[in-house]
Amino acid sequence: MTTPLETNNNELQSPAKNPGAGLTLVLIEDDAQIRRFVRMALEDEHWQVFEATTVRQGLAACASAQPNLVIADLGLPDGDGVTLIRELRAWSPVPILVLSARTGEQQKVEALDAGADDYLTKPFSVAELLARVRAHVRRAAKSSDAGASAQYSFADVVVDLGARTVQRAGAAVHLTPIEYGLLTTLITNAGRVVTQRQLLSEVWGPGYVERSHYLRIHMGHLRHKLENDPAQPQHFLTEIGVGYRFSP
Amino acid sequence: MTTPLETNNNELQSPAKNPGAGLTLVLIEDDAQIRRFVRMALEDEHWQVFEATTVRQGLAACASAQPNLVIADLGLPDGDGVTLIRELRAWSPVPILVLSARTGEQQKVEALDAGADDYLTKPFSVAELLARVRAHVRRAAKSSDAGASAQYSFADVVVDLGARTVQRAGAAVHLTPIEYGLLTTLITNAGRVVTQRQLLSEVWGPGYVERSHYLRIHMGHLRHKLENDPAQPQHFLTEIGVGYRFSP
DNA sequence: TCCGCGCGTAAAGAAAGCGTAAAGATTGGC
DNA sequence: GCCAATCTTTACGCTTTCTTTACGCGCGGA
Repeated sequence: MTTPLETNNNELQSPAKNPGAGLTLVLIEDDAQIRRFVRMALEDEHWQVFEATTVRQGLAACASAQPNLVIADLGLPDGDGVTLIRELRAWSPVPILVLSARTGEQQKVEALDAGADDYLTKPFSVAELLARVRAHVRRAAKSSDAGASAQYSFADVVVDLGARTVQRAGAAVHLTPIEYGLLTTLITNAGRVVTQRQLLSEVWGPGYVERSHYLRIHMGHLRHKLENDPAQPQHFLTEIGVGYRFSP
Repeated sequence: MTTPLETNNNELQSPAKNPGAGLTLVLIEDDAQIRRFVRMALEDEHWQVFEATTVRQGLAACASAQPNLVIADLGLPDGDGVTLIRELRAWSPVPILVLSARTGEQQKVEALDAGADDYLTKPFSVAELLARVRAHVRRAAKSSDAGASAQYSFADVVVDLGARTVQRAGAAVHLTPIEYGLLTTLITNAGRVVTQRQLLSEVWGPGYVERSHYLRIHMGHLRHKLENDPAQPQHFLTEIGVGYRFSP
């Protein structure tokens, strides 16, 4: 957002009271126990927490939720954590706090230089985690960024993930929430196949993984808005029986 | 691997080159050995380092040197480190990195909540310290370029953020506090979508993020005061299901 | 060849979201 | 205590969006 960091007006914010109130956070962690633990602690401070268990899920969640902070484990099943940081940094200035079981200093330096803002080694104290989260939010609130965010473009289409806008041939294109969700999920996984279940779970929610007919309809709408020849798509490709793939 | 996203205008993107070039730093530490060690490492990265061994010296050095970063030990001879942080925070937003021999989480939480940005426990790795310093500088550089002019105008409307006044076609327009809050939040995020939660949290307060019907009513009032045809707004645009966006 | 499966499209019906008006409730000034 | 300004609540009609339903096409296997 970004990203939409909290802007000024700090005089009426009492940070000790509700540090996370109104703010959203993406928690990327594959260990269910830690996830539950951290989530509960954060919700106590009134954060709205979105969870993800893989790098891909995490990036997609960040694109759609536009969080105010990201907490990411480095040891995820589907990829290197440093890659996650780099990809996220390519389009979002959101503060990133890294959790990791690895204590090696090389690992820490690498993550911080890749763009992370903080690094906490497991096992960690929840109180310390919360204090560090508060510190980052406090600083982010001050900077009140609102600078131009990076854009992702293909063909004659420009997608601004920070501003949540889409242009085609210079003209603004209006996308519904579902269409935009599909778009961001696909382009944050550019080149890879995203399964139907994954798309449905990401855009509609975990309870909709069986409704694959939704995808046919809304992918059709998305193609009509962004493809030159929707009947023969060049970028939003169907992988029959599996899912869809975005090709730049 | 996947997304060739364009990274935007961050000129000092390469952290390996000269991270501290042209920047000054105040190091407050009473242990001569650590002081020497840290100083040498920082000077290798081209920081200009000012040293201090007491709270009083430290505060004086910060006042005169106006550093870009402060590294402070908590166990100083002439006073509590947390007090140092508080006093410094009273007049400076400079990033503060705390060094401490105390590992207790209570100590950490206290320092962070007092205004510190980071906390490193002795003994620490110099490489990690430098990486954390780079991370803070990187973030500080991003937020500092957000210089906003106190006046903003669009169409026949002039908004003076400093004086908190709004004119339209030369005539003063009276806005209620809520209307003015919506206006400033939207124009400081001009061009980007501001989510409903964000607007509610910013203008009403963190506890109101669910009351989206407030937005419909007061955005309507704002449009009546500032739009030519409030029924077909040109600047205060609705993003259905998401939020609102100001377009200049 | 015929059938079933998966996909794409169209159009309807249902639901959600938005804008407006007007009536209470609250606040602060006099 | 009263008044005026402001905010909150409630209600209703309208638009947008999502879901449902139906049908056509291409392809591979029996």
